[in-house]
Amino acid sequence: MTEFARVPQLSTRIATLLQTRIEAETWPPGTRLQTEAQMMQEFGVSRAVIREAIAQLRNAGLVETRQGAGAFVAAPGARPIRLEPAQAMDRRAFDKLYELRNPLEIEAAGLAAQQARKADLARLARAMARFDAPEESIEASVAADLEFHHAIALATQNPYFVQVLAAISDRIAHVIRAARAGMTLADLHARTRSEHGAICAAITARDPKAARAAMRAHMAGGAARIGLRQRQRPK
Amino acid sequence: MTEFARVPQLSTRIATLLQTRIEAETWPPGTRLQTEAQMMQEFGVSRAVIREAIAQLRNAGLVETRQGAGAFVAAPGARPIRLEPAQAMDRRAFDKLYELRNPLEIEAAGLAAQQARKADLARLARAMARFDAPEESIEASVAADLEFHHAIALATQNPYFVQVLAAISDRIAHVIRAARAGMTLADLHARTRSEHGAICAAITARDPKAARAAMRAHMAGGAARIGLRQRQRPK
DNA sequence: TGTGCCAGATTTGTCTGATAACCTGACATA
DNA sequence: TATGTCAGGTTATCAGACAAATCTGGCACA
Repeated sequence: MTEFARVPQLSTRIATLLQTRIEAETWPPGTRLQTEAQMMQEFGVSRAVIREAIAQLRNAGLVETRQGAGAFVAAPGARPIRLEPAQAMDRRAFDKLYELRNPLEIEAAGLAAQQARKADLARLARAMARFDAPEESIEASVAADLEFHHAIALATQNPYFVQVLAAISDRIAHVIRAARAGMTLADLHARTRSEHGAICAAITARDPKAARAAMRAHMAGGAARIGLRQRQRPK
Repeated sequence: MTEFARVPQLSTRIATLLQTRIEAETWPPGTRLQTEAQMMQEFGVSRAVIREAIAQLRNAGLVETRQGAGAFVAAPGARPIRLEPAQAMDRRAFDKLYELRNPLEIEAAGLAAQQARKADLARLARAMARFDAPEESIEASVAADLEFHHAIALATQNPYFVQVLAAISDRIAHVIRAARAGMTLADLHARTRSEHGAICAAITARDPKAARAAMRAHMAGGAARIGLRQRQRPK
């Protein structure tokens, strides 16, 4: 359990070094960087380390490698957006993540009301239908909840909303599951169903303002139920 | 120019295979997976390929490796959130990204008004001060613009807002630069200064509602200037 | 019985050398 | 000019080895 000054791997150190060098020298996209052999000589390490360092940059989307050609600086647009995780998903990190999710869910509801196509509305209706039967477990309840929100994200026609919200849901799902463990299922089920129903109705009616308001209420309610100290919003 | 069925690297294929296996079998975090030697035998490839595949999973945050111990499934909270890029940052992708940025900037302004500390307000004031002198180049203008928005993100006290907004800005900055190339600098400068001033004043006055409204106007104005067909929002 | 320590086995990190697949540019040829 | 060929350079993969960190079991000792 030696958790002292943890020295990063050799390859990681070289990768960060290369990264700062790439960003600092502002090589235009497409620029070829040194060959592996040159880097071996420059840093005095074996090829395995160099290759692993370059692999890290490639996974981060900073460079692209082509066999026989070399490694090239990638276009900024080709780089994935990456949010480093909090050290631990503790209560504080959860709050912050929920704070980020809040405006996105609200905007997604509004966009969905404006952009949804027939197939999207059908998917939303299907997700709603899962609440007609009484829910039998926390697991199923949370799953149905996530499916509903995912359907809204899809209806925005914006893949970024889909990805961000899916990633956030993935992180906070188990916390929500844990928080709901002590609740009476029937009450939760009824409340969720009613709030989701309002959102669904507004989207189907293509009323963005109502959709945003309904989602805002839903998110605030959910936060309160989990025990989040939600800051008061100005009406 | 052989752009036919581009076969992914061996290591990538094995990495995705392992990933689906990890996610499907739902091994709890901390579970140790096979040793490199076992994988070599199972897949019939060299150790280099296995190591590179595992490196990909490690970079994606799915597993963690410890020398002498093995590779372990990482906790979901430890995984970075990752948004895969659009194939190309064309006009359509830009629109969608701007659509994502919109509610985040607005909410960030509101949160900043509630959460900003003295140092944050000072940084905001410094960013505003850069607009006092007449701007001499598009480059400097855009840089000052980004600095201002970054100061707001920092004032939210929420690292997720900081990261997401920084990443988005990074992607759309060069498009904005290009769009502003044809504008008269003086007009743009005056308009930006005035809008930023309103936002800054609202945050400093700790008025979240006004801050949101000012940022909403600023974002809409920017979108219009770039030529985005902004959808009409319900008041 | 319980605890601390040590030696050996196991596993990942790094090194070295070699071969295969691939790309690029130059050159000869028609 | 256009095209095919070839040589050299570069990355991808393979194979084998040693170093360093970790785990495991047994043993001495209190």
